[in-house]
Amino acid sequence: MARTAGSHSDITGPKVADAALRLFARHGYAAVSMRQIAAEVGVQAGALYNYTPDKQSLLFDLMRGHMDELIAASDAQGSTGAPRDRLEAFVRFHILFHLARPDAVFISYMELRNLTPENFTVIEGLRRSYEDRLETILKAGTDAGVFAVADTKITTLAIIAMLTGVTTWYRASGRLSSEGVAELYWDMVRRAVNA
Amino acid sequence: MARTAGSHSDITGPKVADAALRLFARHGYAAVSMRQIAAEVGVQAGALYNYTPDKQSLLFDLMRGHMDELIAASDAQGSTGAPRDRLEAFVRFHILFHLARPDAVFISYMELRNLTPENFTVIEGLRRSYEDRLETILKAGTDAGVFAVADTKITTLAIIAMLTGVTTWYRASGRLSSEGVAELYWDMVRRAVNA
DNA sequence: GTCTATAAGTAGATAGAC
DNA sequence: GTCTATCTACTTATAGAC
Repeated sequence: MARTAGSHSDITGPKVADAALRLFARHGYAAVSMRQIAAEVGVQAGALYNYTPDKQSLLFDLMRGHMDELIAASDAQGSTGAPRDRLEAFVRFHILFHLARPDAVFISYMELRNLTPENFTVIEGLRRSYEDRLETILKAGTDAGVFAVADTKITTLAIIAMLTGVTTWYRASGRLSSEGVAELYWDMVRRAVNA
Repeated sequence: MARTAGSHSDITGPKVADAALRLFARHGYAAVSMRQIAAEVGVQAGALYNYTPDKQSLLFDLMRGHMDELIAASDAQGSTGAPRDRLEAFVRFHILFHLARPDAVFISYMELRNLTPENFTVIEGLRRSYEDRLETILKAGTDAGVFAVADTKITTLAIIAMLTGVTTWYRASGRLSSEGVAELYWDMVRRAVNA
């Protein structure tokens, strides 16, 4: 199916999302103008509106896409074994997934304030759904007596905050591999929850 | 010493900083205008420039003030006993200090991108100085054989990320007191590092 | 699908009256 | 010290030519 001359929607579309992701992560949503995004893509500002109805949708689509991908990948790798094995799989998955997408992670944690109330509700729901997967593991292990966790909800939030924190300091060029980092964090989590 | 009629610098100055702190925390530095801050204070936009040379200084002064206060308070409470006692004191201090200043904490972690390079360097130095206090404790405990920590630098960052995370979900109206939260987190940290 | 041009509004910061 | 008024530049988003 030949396309109209000058039509580049299948190329420009992803480039717009990529440019927005990179610029939002670097400078923050509010500090980035549509003109900056357009310049990064290599088009004029008006052309962006062929790919997004407005700037807000650009942010929301990036965040929803990231959360959908996170949940789908988490469920795809989900071990069904003992709580301790499921926890280990969760910790390693969370770190590797987040280290591979530093920009999307940064945006998803930093730009919640810049979502409209309706969009915020959607993203919050997805985030909570992801957290529930970890809490379910902690509850199962506590019920089985292999974990000693005083408060599964707070332990869930504490572990996720600790794990996600890797994205603030990790550099691929540093002395540790992603797997090495995951190993260190799994050791800490394991000891913190073991009965 | 009578002041000139209409002079309110000793009242307006702190109100400007308070308004900027609250608005920056709520909406983000880039999304807040000088006119919004002025409206919150109850003056016109031009009057703000009696208290700050520009918007950037407003942000930097808030962040530097927060970091200075954090370091001073940390040193003031610093236990000099055994590593385990010093770690417990650090954990409890960090949580109570941060839960008492949610807006300043939020700004200091979220608005680093909006600092000029020179200002960023200053804040980063203060942050690292604070982190060093925790790493020193972990090293002392590891050398003494009471902690088993594979990598003191990464463990330092992991613990701080976990502890600071409380500010994202804690509500004073919730079921837990600040002290109760500190207790739960200290339990996790203790088990994660104990030999 | 992309361009140029533009509408309509807001930004940070300053000048000068009071 | 605060006000009003203003400068210059930039903002998101749209209209219409090609």
